[in-house]
Amino acid sequence: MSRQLTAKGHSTRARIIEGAAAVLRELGVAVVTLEDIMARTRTSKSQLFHYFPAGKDELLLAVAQFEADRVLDDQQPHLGRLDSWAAWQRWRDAVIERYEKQGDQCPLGALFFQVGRSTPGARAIVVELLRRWQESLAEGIRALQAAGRLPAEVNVEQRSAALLAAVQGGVIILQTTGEIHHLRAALDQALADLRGGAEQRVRG
Amino acid sequence: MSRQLTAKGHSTRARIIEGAAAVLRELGVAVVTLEDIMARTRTSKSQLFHYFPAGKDELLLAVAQFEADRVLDDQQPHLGRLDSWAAWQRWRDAVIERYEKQGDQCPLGALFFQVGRSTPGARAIVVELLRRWQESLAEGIRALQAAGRLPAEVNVEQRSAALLAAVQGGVIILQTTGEIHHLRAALDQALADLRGGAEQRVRG
DNA sequence: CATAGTCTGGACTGACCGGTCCATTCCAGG
DNA sequence: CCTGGAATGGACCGGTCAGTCCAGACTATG
Repeated sequence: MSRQLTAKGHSTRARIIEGAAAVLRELGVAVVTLEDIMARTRTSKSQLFHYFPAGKDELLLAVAQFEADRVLDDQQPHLGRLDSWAAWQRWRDAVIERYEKQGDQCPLGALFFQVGRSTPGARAIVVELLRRWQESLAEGIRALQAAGRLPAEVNVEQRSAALLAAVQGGVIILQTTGEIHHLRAALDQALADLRGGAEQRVRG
Repeated sequence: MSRQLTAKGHSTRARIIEGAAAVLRELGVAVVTLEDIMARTRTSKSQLFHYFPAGKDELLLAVAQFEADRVLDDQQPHLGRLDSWAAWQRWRDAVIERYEKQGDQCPLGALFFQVGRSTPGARAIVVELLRRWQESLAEGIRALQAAGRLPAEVNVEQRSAALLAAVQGGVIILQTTGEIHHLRAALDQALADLRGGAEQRVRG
């Protein structure tokens, strides 16, 4: 990281990250070169190394963080307010829509596979993202419990972990096959089971 | 593909694929070079191009097919005989064990990201793998129905799709975080829900 | 307006790596 | 045992690309 950045510097740095993210989504991390990023962001090589002294890896890591932040942001405000079945449904719709739009581009997953194994930082970004994601889901389940819509015996930890896995699995299948069907099935089934289990308990 | 392969030729070709698969699992597809594969398999560059005339991509594709075949094989015989709850549990154990052993190496996923977007063949391999995988799960659910352990109204298609997504999600989380917890939670929850829904129906 | 530090341009380099080529050895069939 | 095709070894090539370097422009601050 550079020591001193002027306002102009900050905006250039941000422009590089956003442009790099865009070109990464289009071309894929395996193919992308610094030249591609330079062309897209209208910067020179010396600028790239000025703002990311450690080179390509540091830049890719910054892009990974940028993309990771977007993942949860794109699910708001629904993800942060899962206190009714209707809210869960809205969240489900938001997830479907977001990934339907994104299609088979996997900015974060691809980034992870590229930088991942080598750089510990990349793994940390993804781990933190998943942790916060699951925590939001767990919070939502607890909110349902608090509202009396789910029995207290529901295993929040296992439910939220399974829910997160369902989403991840649906997404990865979308990205490999191009079909959103599995994501939809996984989400609908998981929510139906969550609700079904509740009704079963409530009635019994 | 070469025209004529002697017995020796076949064994060398197989040796290359297996060695390449091993070194790919260790180093990751983004880093691996032909030199690495040559060193591991004790072959020369001319051999690589003799057996895979189209070069690195063709070799990686062959490795992808090799790995894809292993995925389902490793779940047998359980995956092919899901006709009782005990059988499903044995399958679940086999999956957990297989991926626990594999850890955070993702031979197939990584391969897909490398060759995937560019080569249509790679996507076809993964699509076919997922299709057969889900079909086996659907078959298992139908077997439970036939045995009277699940009501006929169970949506086989959605259940099997969600089940596949659960496994995939658990695996991808294992590979990014190194923790097998989510895979376990996803499988256990999915099976519990499948069974729970059944009991609910049977009792009601 | 002086100047020091930031910002930008772009030529250059050096290493790496996929792929080619030719020479040599091996081996199966006649 | 001859011979043609398969199998192998390894030198060499050419392109690519991350990273370096220096020169010059811009700008904030005193």
